[in-house]
Amino acid sequence: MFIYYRAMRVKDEIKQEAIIQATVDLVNEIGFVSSSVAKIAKRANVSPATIYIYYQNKEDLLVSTYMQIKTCLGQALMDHFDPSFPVRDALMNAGINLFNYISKHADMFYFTEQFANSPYNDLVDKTEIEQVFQPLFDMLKRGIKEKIIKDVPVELLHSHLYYPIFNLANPRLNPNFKASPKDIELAMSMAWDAIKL
Amino acid sequence: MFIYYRAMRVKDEIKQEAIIQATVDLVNEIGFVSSSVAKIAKRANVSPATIYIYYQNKEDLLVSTYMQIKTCLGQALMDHFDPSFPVRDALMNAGINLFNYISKHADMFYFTEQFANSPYNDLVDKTEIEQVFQPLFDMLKRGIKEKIIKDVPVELLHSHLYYPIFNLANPRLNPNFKASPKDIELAMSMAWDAIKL
Amino acid sequence: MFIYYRAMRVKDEIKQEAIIQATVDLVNEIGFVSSSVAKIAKRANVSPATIYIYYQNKEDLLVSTYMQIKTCLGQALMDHFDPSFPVRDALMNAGINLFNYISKHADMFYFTEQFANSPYNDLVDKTEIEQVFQPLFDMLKRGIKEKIIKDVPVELLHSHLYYPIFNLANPRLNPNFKASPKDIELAMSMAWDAIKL
Amino acid sequence: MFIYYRAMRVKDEIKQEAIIQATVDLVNEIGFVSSSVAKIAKRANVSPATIYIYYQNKEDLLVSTYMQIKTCLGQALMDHFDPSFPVRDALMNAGINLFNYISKHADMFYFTEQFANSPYNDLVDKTEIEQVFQPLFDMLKRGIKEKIIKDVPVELLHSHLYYPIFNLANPRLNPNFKASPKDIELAMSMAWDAIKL
DNA sequence: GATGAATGAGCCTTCATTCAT
DNA sequence: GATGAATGAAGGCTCATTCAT
Repeated sequence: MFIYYRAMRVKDEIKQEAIIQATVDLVNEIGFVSSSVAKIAKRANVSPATIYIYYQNKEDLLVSTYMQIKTCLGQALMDHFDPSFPVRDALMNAGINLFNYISKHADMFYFTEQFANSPYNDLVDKTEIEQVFQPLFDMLKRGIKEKIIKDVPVELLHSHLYYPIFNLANPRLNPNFKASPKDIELAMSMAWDAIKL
Repeated sequence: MFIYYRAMRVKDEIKQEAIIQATVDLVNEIGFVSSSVAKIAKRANVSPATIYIYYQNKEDLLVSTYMQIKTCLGQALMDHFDPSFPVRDALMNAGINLFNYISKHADMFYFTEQFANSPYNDLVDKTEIEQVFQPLFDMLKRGIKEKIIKDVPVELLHSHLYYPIFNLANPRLNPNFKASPKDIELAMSMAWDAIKL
Repeated sequence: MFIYYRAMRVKDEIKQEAIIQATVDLVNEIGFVSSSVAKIAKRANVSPATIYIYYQNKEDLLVSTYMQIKTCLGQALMDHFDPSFPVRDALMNAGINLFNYISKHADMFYFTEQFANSPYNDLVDKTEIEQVFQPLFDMLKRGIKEKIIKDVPVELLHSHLYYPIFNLANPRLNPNFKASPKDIELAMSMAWDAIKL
Repeated sequence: MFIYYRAMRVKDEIKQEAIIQATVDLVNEIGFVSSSVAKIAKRANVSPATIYIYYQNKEDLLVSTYMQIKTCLGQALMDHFDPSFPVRDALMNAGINLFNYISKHADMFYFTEQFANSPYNDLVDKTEIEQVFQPLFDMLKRGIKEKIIKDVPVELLHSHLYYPIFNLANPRLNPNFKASPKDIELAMSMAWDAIKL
């Protein structure tokens, strides 16, 4: 009996994982516009009705998938983070983490980029995601106070620190450029030049 | 010419302009996913069938609209460009132009951001657009040769130079930040720090 | 001035002829279901609106075209008809005429077959067409009275006399059979065996 | 089997039958041109989308319906067929069967006549249908060998044997003639006169 | 929990026809 | 007379979602 239930649960998780992967893959291939629930179900080898067991509706499926990926990315970004590190080292470390995550999960990252630039993005509670990054933001503020970093609105710091990497890593925006680890180190070094005082 | 007009009715430029504006507005409001041809037509005070006089199909409507905007933006960006300018001045000038265009045509810019991150982007001939920016690219190369700018792949230069501005100006990505001209000057100055040697 | 008007009329007739031919060809190629006024107009190198100068509406275009062809066929059928001929000779002559017309105007015949088996057929005044065949019907009646032809309902005579030829000549129903003049003579001879007493 | 039914809903044969009947009826009443999927669905008391569960598209619906009827007709035609029968008896038997089928299923027959003369006919695999008639064709060949039937191309035999009946039974082509069983016997007798040596 | 059948609403597109020139 | 622009209605088909099993 016990084994029976364990077998059931394992099966369920595999099914949900299949749905998420199918969603990401299909949206990457044909976009939100063409990705219907029926197509996602078929790709995941699942009945359309089954999707509605795991998610309330299509919107919930997409937003939940996005949130899950974004949370993973946030955690990956903070890997090995130590508030006692020098500011530059901590930021560089996060940049490397970001690049590594994108390299390993290109499909997931690609999905989030399309999502974040679509109206679906308006549905997510951004505070929840930003919480993960709070230690990083705090470090930036510390850098300002210590006169290491330019005293400008934080949005300017963010946009110069990590968005160039997002841009570089996005095959849609840079189809002919395949960033190497060395490129990323270069990019992070440039980003530091941008924000440092 | 006179006879020509007598013989037939002529396409109405005002009508076409209304279709383009309706497309941009609606896509900005409810996204590609929800922007049906019928809704666009209604917004433009036009019959759905009329849209198919001006465009081959929905895809053509969206792609053509994007191309038109992107071409305008490219031309605006190059305003007052002078190849004999110092590299920094030329790049800063383009940055200011970019910001001005975005400020004046926020709706158009907003549309292109969603478009560029959707699969529709895969349908456009990027070489056509990039041609407009060629003088800017040449100037970057000149800067490298003159040892003013870092000798790194051009993609790194691009992504640090203008992508932060795109990010800052995008209300979807920075809903609570309204960039002032001074912020942009700051941002461009930071971008310069990033790429300068 | 006179020449001017003649030139105009010639031009008009050519245009109308082009419309008819385009209608027949298109209906043969893609059927009634897919033959839109716009497509017919394009095939005839004419504006859709022009068709409405010559015909009241689409139905009128199709029915008129049918009537015109059927009238031609009727006249061709009666060629060299002489009521003083022996019954068999007269009927055989009509059969040959029928075959010759079909051979020369395969497209027109093909059109009428599809038309006659579609609901458009319900719109035509059959008495008008049958009038042309009246002398032939009279001859059949004469044959019955003279005890040369079986005394059965005329519909049976008709269906045995000419419908086999219609069937043989229809490439849709006999795609692999190309009737030769000799085949038709054979077929007419068989038809005569069917109706003769 | 029991588990199968528990696990899912099953296609409803009654529903499919209703769709077929609605298709036949509507096409008979208003023709292929006017018979839209929406109208057929409404007639069958079914959603338009439901039709696409049973058929791939409209074309498939029409062609499948035709094939089903034609197969039924073929089987009915061969009822009581015995290759050891005298040639004439066998052919007459088939003619009677044909007439009986048409009388009982006038709507189905009427549908096939319009279908066979439309471009939809070009989509069907005729060999599949003709297989059913093969024994009849063999018998005709036997009749030729035994010098009972005229030695002419089989197409001539076919067109004289059964096409007149098709014509007689078609209310579109003979709106004022209602064939009685006796008429059919007469017609078959005439057909025999046409093909017999 | 899981399924495939079932659906009304809506999709993109084309229709037959009319309008202004 | 002749045209291409313009249109509301309708075309075939797919959608997100629910139902019965």
